[in-house]
Amino acid sequence: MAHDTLKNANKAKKDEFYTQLTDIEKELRHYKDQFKDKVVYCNADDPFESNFFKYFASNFNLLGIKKLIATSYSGSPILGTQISLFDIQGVKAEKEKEPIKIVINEVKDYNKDGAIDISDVEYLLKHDKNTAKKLKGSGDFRSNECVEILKEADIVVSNPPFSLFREYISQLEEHNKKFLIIGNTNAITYKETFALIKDNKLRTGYTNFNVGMFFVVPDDWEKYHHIDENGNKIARVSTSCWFTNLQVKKHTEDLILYKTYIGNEDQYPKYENFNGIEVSRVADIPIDYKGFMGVPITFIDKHNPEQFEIIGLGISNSGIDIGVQPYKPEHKKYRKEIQKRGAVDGDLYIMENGIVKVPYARIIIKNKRI
DNA sequence: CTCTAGAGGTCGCTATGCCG
DNA sequence: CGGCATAGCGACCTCTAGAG
Repeated sequence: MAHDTLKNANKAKKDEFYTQLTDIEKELRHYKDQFKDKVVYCNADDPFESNFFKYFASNFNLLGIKKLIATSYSGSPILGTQISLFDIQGVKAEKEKEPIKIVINEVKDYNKDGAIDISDVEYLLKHDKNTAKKLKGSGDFRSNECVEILKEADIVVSNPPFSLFREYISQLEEHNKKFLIIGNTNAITYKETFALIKDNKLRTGYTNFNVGMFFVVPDDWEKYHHIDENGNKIARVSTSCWFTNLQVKKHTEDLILYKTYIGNEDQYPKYENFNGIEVSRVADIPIDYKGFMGVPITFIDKHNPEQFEIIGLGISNSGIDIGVQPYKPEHKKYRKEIQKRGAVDGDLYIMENGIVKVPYARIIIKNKRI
């Protein structure tokens, strides 16, 4: 038990990634109409540091949201000079880091400076002690009190710890909530996540998927990309993207295809152990191939369910049986070598110039239009 | 108009540590 | 000790602004 706690603490340390306001703005501007009259809940983060809270508090009236709720988590670290800290009435907040719940029902010109903005939210937090309240527990998204708040919410927006992504998303599914969250692009290949994408219950957001995102990390972080104008360490996480079950326009638009299979058959090797062709770049998906095609996971970012049907994943442990065969007897001798590279029996493979090649995780798709 | 450097974007792949 | 998943990394391609 004590061992478990230690392990978890160690794991949690790697989850100290704080989303930058510009990244939140870049993504959220596409969903404006979907937030009207909604109860928005930002959890698994910390209102003292959170740019999510800051974003929704600043744009409360612009988005026309009904209510904003944010809870903090006691495990969250203090990031030095980071972001705007509010002096909150009735809560020993900043230094003690007590887990709290903030509820904003409306934003008016409380400080009578002639404008309605974030300073009015600060004023509210300073002068109205009903705005922020201590939580009983740690503020963990799995705790009873946080689940009760979740029930009241319409849309959850957050950057949950990647290590808890599975648990986090299954909780949102279980409670049938709308959400817009940041996750690891590799999560596409998680069994549970993939099943949701396949059923069109989950899709990626607007922010470019391949570049990754830049997060504020603690001062003692060694692997950082640069230091910003406020002295914050910024790290690049190339495998991060937004996941949502809100509407995303690009996923209703066709991916433009221009290559043909007929005449270029040699560029599309057939898998040795599956009845389909290998398409190693999304841009090379042929316009005229009727059967199964294996494409890189980056395809998911451009997927329109009206255009393509997702059949499954080309890895053996995807949870969906698409009929991938074991190694052919004559290729068994390459097995050890392949396994060294992380592949196992049941993963797709091709032969290239007499050499066994196992592509990175592939999404198996089929064109619906032909 | 051509060339090129740098930024932007795409995607393959492997070292690492956990877990059973 | 092998299976397995991964809050990275880097090679390489593409685009574009600006110089000549």
